[in-house]
Amino acid sequence: MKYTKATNYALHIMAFFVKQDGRDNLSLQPIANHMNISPTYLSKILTQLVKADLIQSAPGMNGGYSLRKHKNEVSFFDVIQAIEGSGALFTCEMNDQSDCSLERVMREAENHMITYLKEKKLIEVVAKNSMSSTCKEKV
Amino acid sequence: MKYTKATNYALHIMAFFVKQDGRDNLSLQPIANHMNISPTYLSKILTQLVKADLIQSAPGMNGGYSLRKHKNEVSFFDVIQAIEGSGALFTCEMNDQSDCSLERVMREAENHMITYLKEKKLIEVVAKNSMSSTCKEKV
DNA sequence: TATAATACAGACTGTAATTATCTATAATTA
DNA sequence: TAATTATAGATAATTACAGTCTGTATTATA
Ligand code: SF4
Ligand code: SF4
Repeated sequence: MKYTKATNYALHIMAFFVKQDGRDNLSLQPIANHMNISPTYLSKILTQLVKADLIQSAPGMNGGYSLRKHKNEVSFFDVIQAIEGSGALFTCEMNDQSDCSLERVMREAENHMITYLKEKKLIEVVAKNSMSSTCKEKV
Repeated sequence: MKYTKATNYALHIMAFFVKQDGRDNLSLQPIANHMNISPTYLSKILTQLVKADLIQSAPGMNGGYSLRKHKNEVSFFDVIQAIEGSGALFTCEMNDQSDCSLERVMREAENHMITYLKEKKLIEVVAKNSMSSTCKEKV
C-alpha cells in the first residue's frame, strides 16, 4: 500500500498554486514543463482537482487554471482525497454490512491520520521555503 | 491506495490465533478450510507472519503454527507491518535525500495512524465477541 | 466569422503489483 | 521408511497505475 504518484504530483501542483495565489491563470503547458510531466497526463490530475473544487478552469484564450479555495484553507487532506477518492483504506469484501470491530479499529486508525491531514494546510509548507532546498522541484 | 487483501487475511488469522491462545498447533489445511482460501496462498501469508516472529512453525507430524508473542501483546500494527512492510506510505522519487517538509507532513500523518495501531491489540476485538456477529468468518 | 488557444473526455497501451495456483523440496515424527 | 507437515520457486491471472494519443468543446480575439 502506497500513495500514488498522482497524489505526489497533485500536492506539488497545489503547493505551486498556493504559492502563486491568484496572481494569474496558469495554463497546462507551463505547468507541465515546470514539472517535467506529460501534458495530457497532468491534465487528468488537474481535472480531478477541478472536480474537487480546489481549482477552477477556463477554456479558450487566456484560459487556464487558478486557485478556487482561499490559499490559507487548502489542506493536505483536500488534495489527497481529490486524487485518492474517499473510500476507506481497509474494507472487507466478505462483509455483511453489519458493524465489525475489526473494521472499526482500522477506520478509527485512518481517521487519526485524516484528522492530522485536515489540520495541515499547504500554505504551512510553502510559506517559509521549507521544502527541501536542494530539490530541483522546489515545489 | 488500499490495504491489500493479504493484510485482511493476516488480521483474521492472527485474531484466530489470539483467540485460540496456545491451545494447540494449527496446521495449514484446517485454517485454509476455515477461511475458504487456497492453502498454498495462505502458506505464504503465514510464512510472512513467521518471519515477523508473530507465530512459529514446525514441520512434520504434529507440526503446524502457533502463537509466538503473548496473546495480549499482538497489535494491529504488528500484523499490518508483517504484511505491508515498513516503507513509508508517501515517498518522493524525485527526491534528493535531504529533508523536505512535504514528506515530513506525510510521514507525521502516517505516524498518527501507526501510533493508534500500535496501541490497539487484537485481543481487544476478539475478547468480547465484538466482530460482526452475523459474519460467516467470525474471525 | 475564422482562427488560435485552451481544457476535457475516451480509448488505448504498457508496466507493475496483487492474488492465486501448481509443483517440487525439506524437515519432522512415528 | 512412510506419512505429515511447512517452505520455496515458477508461473499465471487479474487488477491497478501511469502514461499516451486522438478527437471534441469552449472561449477570446483578430
Ligand atoms: S469479521 Fe469483520 S472484517 Fe472479518 S470478514 Fe467478518 S465483517 Fe469482514
Ligand atoms: S523532495 Fe522535492 S520533489 Fe520530493 S516531495 Fe520534497 S519538494 Fe517535492
